[in-house]
Amino acid sequence: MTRSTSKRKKSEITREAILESAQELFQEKSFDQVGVREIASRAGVDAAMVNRYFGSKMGLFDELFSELEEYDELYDVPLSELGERLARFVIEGELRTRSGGTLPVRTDRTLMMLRSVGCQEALPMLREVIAKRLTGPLLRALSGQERAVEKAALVVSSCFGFILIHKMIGAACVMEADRNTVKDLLSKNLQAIIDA
Amino acid sequence: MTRSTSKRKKSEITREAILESAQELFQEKSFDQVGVREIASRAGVDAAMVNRYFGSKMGLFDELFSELEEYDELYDVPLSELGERLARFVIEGELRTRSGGTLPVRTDRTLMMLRSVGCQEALPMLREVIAKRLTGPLLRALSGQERAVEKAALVVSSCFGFILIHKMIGAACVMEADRNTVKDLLSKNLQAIIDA
DNA sequence: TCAAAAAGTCAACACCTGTTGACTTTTTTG
DNA sequence: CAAAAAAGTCAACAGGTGTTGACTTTTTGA
Repeated sequence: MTRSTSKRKKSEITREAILESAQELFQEKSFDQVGVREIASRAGVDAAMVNRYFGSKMGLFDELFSELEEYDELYDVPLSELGERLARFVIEGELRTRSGGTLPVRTDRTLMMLRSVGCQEALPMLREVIAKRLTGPLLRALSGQERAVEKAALVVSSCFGFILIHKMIGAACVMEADRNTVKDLLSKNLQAIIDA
Repeated sequence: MTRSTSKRKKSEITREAILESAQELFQEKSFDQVGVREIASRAGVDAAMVNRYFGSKMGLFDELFSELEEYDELYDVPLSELGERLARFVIEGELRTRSGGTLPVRTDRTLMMLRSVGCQEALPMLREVIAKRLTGPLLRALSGQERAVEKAALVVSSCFGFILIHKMIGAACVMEADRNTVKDLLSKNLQAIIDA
């Protein structure tokens, strides 16, 4: 029996090691503050492997955003509960279901988008992902309502703003704020936009 | 009569040319996407002048955020009108007074902070400026209210979020949105947080 | 087992970055 | 006017970047 069936192929292991290492780093720093050598060394491989497997640093970055259909589950809730769900998503970082499990959608991914938003080469792709995975589904959820576009714009910008100021900037007044109070305020605030 | 009294000293001219050029560029791109040579050439001077006048690129960047007391005027309004004022500030980019003039506070400056938020070397300073000029005064304006900290956090994050998604990302659904409708929604939304 | 293919290593390339110090030019001042 | 000080120019440095191609090692398949 060949090794490739019993164990995972070696190439897949390094490929995924690179992906995981890159994901961690791009959640911490922006696209151009993360070096190829840094990604590779954390993955325990040579820097040239990034280009071998993904063509370029940007190719690797693209790959990290290629499958994000997890976001669909984010909006899969009655409109009357969307505000609360989004607030929980934004503040708690992950979503627990009633049955005790967790939904695959996590704020980490959103943070990864936001981190590199100041990077001109990455921005067009990020803009596309945001449209496809975030504003798009939200617009669909709000379809039929008056001022749906404007509401969607505001809901997404409120969520982004909170993640930005909380997880990227770490502004003092957000860090000092009481989590549950903020969640409650944000929840009602988002719902108010939706119901407006 | 010496030239220095009739005309502005030459050194001040280049100094301010550099400041202006830098301000324009840092409003467009993040700290590490703007090069010293780029700043200098737009100002029509040599790159070495940046280090001569400001010590370093970061020294120049600091200088741009050293005097931002304009933001005080932003909050100088009855609490019942603060939502509307902030919405106008965020969306229109500048504030017109009843008498036809414009307040010195402009979103450009806020955008300049946000642009470089992904830059680790610049972040600590930006965090400080945000605390001192934005969340600080807002907290003072809300002082005495219950949940003031949480309200301030939410108001600032909503404003940041909108600037981020509108002026940095340029997300489709925000660009398509009707300006006045958005302003109206945001205005009432911010006010609702304040009045909560 | 042995050759072919895949995977990994290494060093170098070309480019760009902020910064510096020696030099020249301009301006100021006695 | 001439000396001193300020302002500006230039080239180079040291370090870092993503990327590449030649080479070696490992794994695969007949």
